[in-house]
Amino acid sequence: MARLDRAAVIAGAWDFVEASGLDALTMRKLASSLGVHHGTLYWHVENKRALIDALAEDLLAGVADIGPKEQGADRLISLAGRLRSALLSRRDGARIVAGTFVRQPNTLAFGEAAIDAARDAGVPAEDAALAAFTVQYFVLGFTIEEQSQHQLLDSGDWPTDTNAVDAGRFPLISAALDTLRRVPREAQFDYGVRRIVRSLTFTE
Amino acid sequence: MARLDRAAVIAGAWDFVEASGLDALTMRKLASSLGVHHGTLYWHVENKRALIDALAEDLLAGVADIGPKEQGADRLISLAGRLRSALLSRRDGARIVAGTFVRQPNTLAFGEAAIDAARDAGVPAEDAALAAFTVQYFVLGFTIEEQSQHQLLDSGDWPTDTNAVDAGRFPLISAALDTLRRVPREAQFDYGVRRIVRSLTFTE
DNA sequence: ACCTGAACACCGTTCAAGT
DNA sequence: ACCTGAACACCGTTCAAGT
Repeated sequence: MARLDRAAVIAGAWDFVEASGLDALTMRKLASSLGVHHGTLYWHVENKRALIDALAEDLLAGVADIGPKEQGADRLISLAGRLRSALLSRRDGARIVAGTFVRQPNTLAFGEAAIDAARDAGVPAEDAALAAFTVQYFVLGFTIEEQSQHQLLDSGDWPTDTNAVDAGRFPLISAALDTLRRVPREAQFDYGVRRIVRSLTFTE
Repeated sequence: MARLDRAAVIAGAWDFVEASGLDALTMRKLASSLGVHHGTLYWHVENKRALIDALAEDLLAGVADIGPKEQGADRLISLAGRLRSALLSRRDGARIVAGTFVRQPNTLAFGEAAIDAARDAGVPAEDAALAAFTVQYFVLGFTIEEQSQHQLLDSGDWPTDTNAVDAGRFPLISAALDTLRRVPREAQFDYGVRRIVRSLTFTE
């Protein structure tokens, strides 16, 4: 067995998360899946928090690297789509990224690119960060919900009655959930992002 | 010592979170703070997840109960402000609410009120849920960040260098962080919510 | 430089038995 | 109905000692 290094630990962590989910990820179980004593992991990674932060950074690699061909509002829309794709590319990706409160390069690069795109789309400089923030939280919120519903459906843990909101007391939510089930996620997301970006960049 | 009931467990959990934070909350430590064996808690509450869900529900009590005097976009803005106030009223309130993936009455009532307000503000019925969703995630994201910065500042764990984003590589983020430090949180939030709501409810 | 063994100080949850 | 004792099956992290 090849000697372990930090990259191998991260790769192993992804395999583990893909197979068993973020909640099951444990330093001890990860170590054993890598064929190594669990104490060993601490040679390569500071602690569990740092490992998950590293997963988030890994997931966001390249997301901000967008060509100069897209301009204005389209660039912000594009960034939002790239972020969602990256989050969806791994199980629990959205939760992994949302949980990290860090200032790591790829995370910062995304923020920087989003603010830049907002400015390019005509948002006044002092509001650009707010616009970028709004888009980012929409993507994270949307995708967290999306991924957790995937899991619930996969696990069969959501038979209908958990989902069945009392339509008498909450008619609007019931209707919204119905729409959510009918319309493809992709279309919902596109529509939502477009509407948010357009409205944020609307100059009066 | 009075006999324990579910309400006392929840009250004790709030006291504990207020004193030590959500991350320190443990069934065992909570039990001992209540002067009771930790097995006892499971008589009053199903498990730890259910306890935290109950905290979230508790926090959201009454947030949706808004008088009929506010109409249209103002009602949605009001709801957003009420949500933020509720989240801020308890330590780690935003994280507690964001972590719950549940369909409990107060949570649903807030969603219902927000969708209703969006419709009242002129958002077409089929987009109202999206608008409500966007506002809700803005408030949660904003307040999570706000509260975690409180803690970092309180703990003195953020001396300047962790916060000091490389201004050369990320000039826009650096500038945004600077603004964030200068402008009062309240004003930022109000401004942000107003802008989002106004743009979402803007009819072309 | 990298890994093991062993320990420390914890967890959440269950459940017979008590009152 | 409510609580204790005791157990089960885990955790993350550290660190001397090995190679």
